[in-house]
Amino acid sequence: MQLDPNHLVMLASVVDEGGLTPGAHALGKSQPSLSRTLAALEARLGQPLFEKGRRPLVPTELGAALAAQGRVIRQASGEASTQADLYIGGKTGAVRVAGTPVFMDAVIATMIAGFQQAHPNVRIDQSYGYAETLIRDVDSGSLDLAICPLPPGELPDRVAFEEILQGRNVIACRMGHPLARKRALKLEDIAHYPWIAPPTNSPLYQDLRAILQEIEVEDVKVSFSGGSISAVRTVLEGSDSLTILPYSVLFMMRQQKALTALDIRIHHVPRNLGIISPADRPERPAVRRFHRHIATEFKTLAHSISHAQQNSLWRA
Amino acid sequence: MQLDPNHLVMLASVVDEGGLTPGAHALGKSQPSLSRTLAALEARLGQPLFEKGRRPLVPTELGAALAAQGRVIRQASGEASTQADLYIGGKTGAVRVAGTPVFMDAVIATMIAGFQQAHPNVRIDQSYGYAETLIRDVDSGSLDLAICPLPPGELPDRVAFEEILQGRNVIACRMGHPLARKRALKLEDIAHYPWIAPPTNSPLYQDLRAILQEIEVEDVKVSFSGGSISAVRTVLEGSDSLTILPYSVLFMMRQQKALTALDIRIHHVPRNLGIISPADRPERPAVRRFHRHIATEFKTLAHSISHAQQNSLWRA
DNA sequence: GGCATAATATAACCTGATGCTATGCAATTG
DNA sequence: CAATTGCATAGCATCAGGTTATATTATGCC
Repeated sequence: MQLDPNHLVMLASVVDEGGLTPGAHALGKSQPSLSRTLAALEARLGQPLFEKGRRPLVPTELGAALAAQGRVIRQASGEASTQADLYIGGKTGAVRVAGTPVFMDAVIATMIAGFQQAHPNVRIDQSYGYAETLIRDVDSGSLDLAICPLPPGELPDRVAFEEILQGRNVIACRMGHPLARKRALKLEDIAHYPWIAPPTNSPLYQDLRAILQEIEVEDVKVSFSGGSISAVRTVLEGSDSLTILPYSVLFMMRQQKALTALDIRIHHVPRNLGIISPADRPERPAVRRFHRHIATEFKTLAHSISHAQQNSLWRA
Repeated sequence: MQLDPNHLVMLASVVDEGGLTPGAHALGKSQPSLSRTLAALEARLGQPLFEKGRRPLVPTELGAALAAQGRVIRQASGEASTQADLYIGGKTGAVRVAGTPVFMDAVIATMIAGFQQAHPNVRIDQSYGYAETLIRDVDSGSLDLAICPLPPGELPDRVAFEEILQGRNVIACRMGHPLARKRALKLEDIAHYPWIAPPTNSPLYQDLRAILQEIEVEDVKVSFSGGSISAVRTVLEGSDSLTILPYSVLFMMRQQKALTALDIRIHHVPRNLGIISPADRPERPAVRRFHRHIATEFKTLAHSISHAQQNSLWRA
């Protein structure tokens, strides 16, 4: 005997509310509707669901048994409803985000932490990658968002690119570095210190090569290479090495007072940090929420940076 | 967002079967039906349930989450279906049956055991009572069936009474009783033995009084009274007491070879054992099954009794 | 690449379930 | 016994959801 889940829910409502009228009210339907439907159900079953001729309506054994299943269905249905509402509201779901390692670890991780605070049930699946693969993965749909620097001219086809921060690199060293307090450094001042090189496939590495070429340092000593920002920072703090870092990354670490930037102008990097997202496909609610969060956080960050620069607390 | 349980079941079916066509087949519906319904659901949600433009159909996060609830609903619905089938088939449910203590314990209990064997999920709620209250309780609906002896003429109003066994009482004693092997007993033979009396409110007690009056025994010694059949039997077995018992009760105990009947004619009891059931109200399936079981068992019993008598294995 | 194949989406139609209001009828209560 | 409350029934309207036929779209193979 095939039974309609809706009928079972109606039955459960009537049993639980203690009558057709309150039961109908609880379901937002009319009393005759329930009466007819349950009468039809009784006819189908060939068995009464309620004791006949009694007026606080009392369910039969069968009625009680079926009502129990109706409750399960009502519960599951309600669960589905709230799940859907949460999902649509972006309170649940997964976000697959990737970016260049240094930015992800030094900048985005903090923003993710803030997002998790407000949306603990959104799962963030983070991974690392560089521009080419990021664009491909966003385009193919295996990635929801990507954060990476791109040359201003080279706006990628088929995906959207939203600039969020001007690219600017600085030469970083530990706070107590011999060069840290010197003003208007010369090229020869930095020539003698060892360098920490980013992974060779990273854009930063290209920037480093460009800078070294610019300051005409040929035989650079590379003391460490290939590490994450965490490893780089640890090595920087414990030595007199220099490295190249995005200014924003250094800015995010300003609270720790461990690293600083050298007072030397280096060539402007023709690269702007931005968010890559699918151009055609609409974002899932959780992705949209996360996207917005990242975007506003970066706006705040950009504002902080320019504010800090105006106050000369930090030098260019 | 209110969701229709049926839609969730459809979704679950499509997800589990791996496509609209097999999903529709599993539900016994057509493919366009599912397609349209799920498309409408997606429109309501504003979110896709399946990844677009992929074929093997793969559910989205939301689709998978809702399908999980759909599975719960399908499960509960199926559970309700089998529950209903079992109930209608009389394989489940409760039977409220009562009867006079001696018959219930000595005769009906055995039949209940046999019934439980075949219907382990039917709950038997047994109680004790005598004719008046039994009839009242069956009529009021607080009892499904009652088994008790009634005088042939006094067919009760408003309830059905189905005769199942001719009433006939005998005087019972232990197998090795001094009178057990004697033939054609006289009244004076039994006058000296103590008696076990049934509860004073039982019909058997009236029968006992009638018999004693018949055989003109006035100053009867009652050595024990008010006990259940089990207690009576124990006392009978351990003494030379006599008592009055329905022949069928004694017959049911014949295997144990503990008790026997005296070879003495006593007045025929104007009382037939029968099943009392509601006249108007239809019986619930489990009750109907139990009723039939009892009835056929009694037919068998009646047959056995007459067969045994013909073979003279037992004397009248 | 393009065709063959298989599965899904759409169209058009129709039936029946289910919503409503109005009202009759039965059970409970004072 | 009358009043009240609540369930059952009737009649009507609507639309969700079933069908078949057909267009459209992925996918796999040559």
